[in-house]
Amino acid sequence: MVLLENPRLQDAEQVITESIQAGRMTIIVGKCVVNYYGRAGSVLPEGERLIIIKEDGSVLVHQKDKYTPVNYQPTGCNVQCIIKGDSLAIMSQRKRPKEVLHAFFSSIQCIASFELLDDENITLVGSERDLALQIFQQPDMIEKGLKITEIEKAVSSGEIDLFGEDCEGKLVIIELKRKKVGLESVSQLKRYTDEIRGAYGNRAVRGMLCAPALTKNAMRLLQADGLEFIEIKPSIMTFKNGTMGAGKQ
Amino acid sequence: MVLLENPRLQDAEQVITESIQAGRMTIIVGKCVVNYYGRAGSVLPEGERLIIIKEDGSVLVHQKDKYTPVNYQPTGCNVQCIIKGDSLAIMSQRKRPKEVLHAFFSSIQCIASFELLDDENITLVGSERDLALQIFQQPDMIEKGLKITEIEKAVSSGEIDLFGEDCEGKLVIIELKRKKVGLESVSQLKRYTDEIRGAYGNRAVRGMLCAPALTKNAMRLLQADGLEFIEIKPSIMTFKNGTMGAGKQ
DNA sequence: CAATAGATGTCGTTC
DNA sequence: GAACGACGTCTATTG
Repeated sequence: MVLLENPRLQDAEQVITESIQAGRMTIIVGKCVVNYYGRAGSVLPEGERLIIIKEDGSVLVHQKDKYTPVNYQPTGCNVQCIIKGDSLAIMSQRKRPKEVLHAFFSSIQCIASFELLDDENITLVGSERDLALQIFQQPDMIEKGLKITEIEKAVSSGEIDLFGEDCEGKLVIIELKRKKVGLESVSQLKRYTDEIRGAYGNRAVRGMLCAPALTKNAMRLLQADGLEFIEIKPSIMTFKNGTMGAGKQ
Repeated sequence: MVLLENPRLQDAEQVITESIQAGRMTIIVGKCVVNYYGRAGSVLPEGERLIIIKEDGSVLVHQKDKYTPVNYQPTGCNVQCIIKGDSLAIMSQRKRPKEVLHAFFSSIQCIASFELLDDENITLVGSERDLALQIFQQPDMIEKGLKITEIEKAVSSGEIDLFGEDCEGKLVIIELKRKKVGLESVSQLKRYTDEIRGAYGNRAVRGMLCAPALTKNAMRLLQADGLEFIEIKPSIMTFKNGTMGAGKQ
């Protein structure tokens, strides 16, 4: 751990450069201008921000509020720190797509350089994938007699979440969502049913949108398209009395 | 600026609590377990991470790599810091939706508390909005004789990016994208053209997907649906010799 | 508050 | 690397 408070820019340059080269995480708090050019372009006039440089080359520029960084570079960038004139420049670039982010610090409140030992991965419960597996195990929760034969069935118009047939032998296409859905999901399901109807011309095809809820316009569109809405409870409900509480409480 | 290196948890508790209450940004680097429950649920076993607490209640838990925080709370949460047993707990909650994030620190490498003076907003160029305005000004860049009458025209199946008519009096619906598009955008355009055809039964309707490129399957679907692809250069190209370079270089 | 769609989306997965 | 879709997406905008 290296901590510097109100460092001179020359000292900052050395510490930051060492930190980057050592693959440590680097934090800079200070007054800066940030320019970006690549898929889009941006200018952020001078103000105080927090910048985080990670070992994988990702760079985050955070303002005082918001979840989202105001400027950033994603994983895989090359980051450098040099003195340019009377400011300290953090320059990050990537090749594909060609993108550059430049931050110019006129003053620095604080620098921290440290290593994060962490071999653990997050376990997340309640994703759409969990829901799909649950339905695959117990298709009766959707409809009695339903058989699921494929998960993530790849077709040319996309990937069908769940594919199978009902008790009458009609093909069933399920588009699954873990939260309230809008028009987009109806379109998605429509794409799949259209294609499958074309491919299995002789078979009846049912399209089911399985979600906790859907918007009014989405319901109208769904019905106009001859599709079905199946209300499902998000699987996280069953998690409530489950794994949560692991770790110290 | 308050900086603590390897603080005792009791000292950390006091500094963090003061920092949160004063509306300052708070950074904690240390070994922690993180649990989350809300729209989904997650458990992150013990490891070293960086946690950022912002004045608006947003909380970011960052691991050593990746652009994205491994755990978080968005804007508008209530954050508290207390000692629980032999660990220091950061607890963040929100009401709608009901969500909680708990981080339990067993040791802390460093704490920083500071204020970020920043009245500036980012100016971003090259968004879809910019492109839409450009086309609205010069519809000929899409097709000679094209007239755009509405931007973001709200219909029941969504919002049409650009709406107008061509030199032959056919209605034109444009779906605009700033980057290469896939199936989803074709579906989006199809939704709009279907609705407009229904609403203006006596008028010919053309659907145009304007984008730099589209995937092979998207092209097939587009053609099957009787829609058109118009290749456009992303407007950021024109920015290259423009505003970039503001600020110090 | 609901609805809708964009984002420098990022990320994982599969081909 | 391209394609496809999920994401605890978040965020802005509009009704």
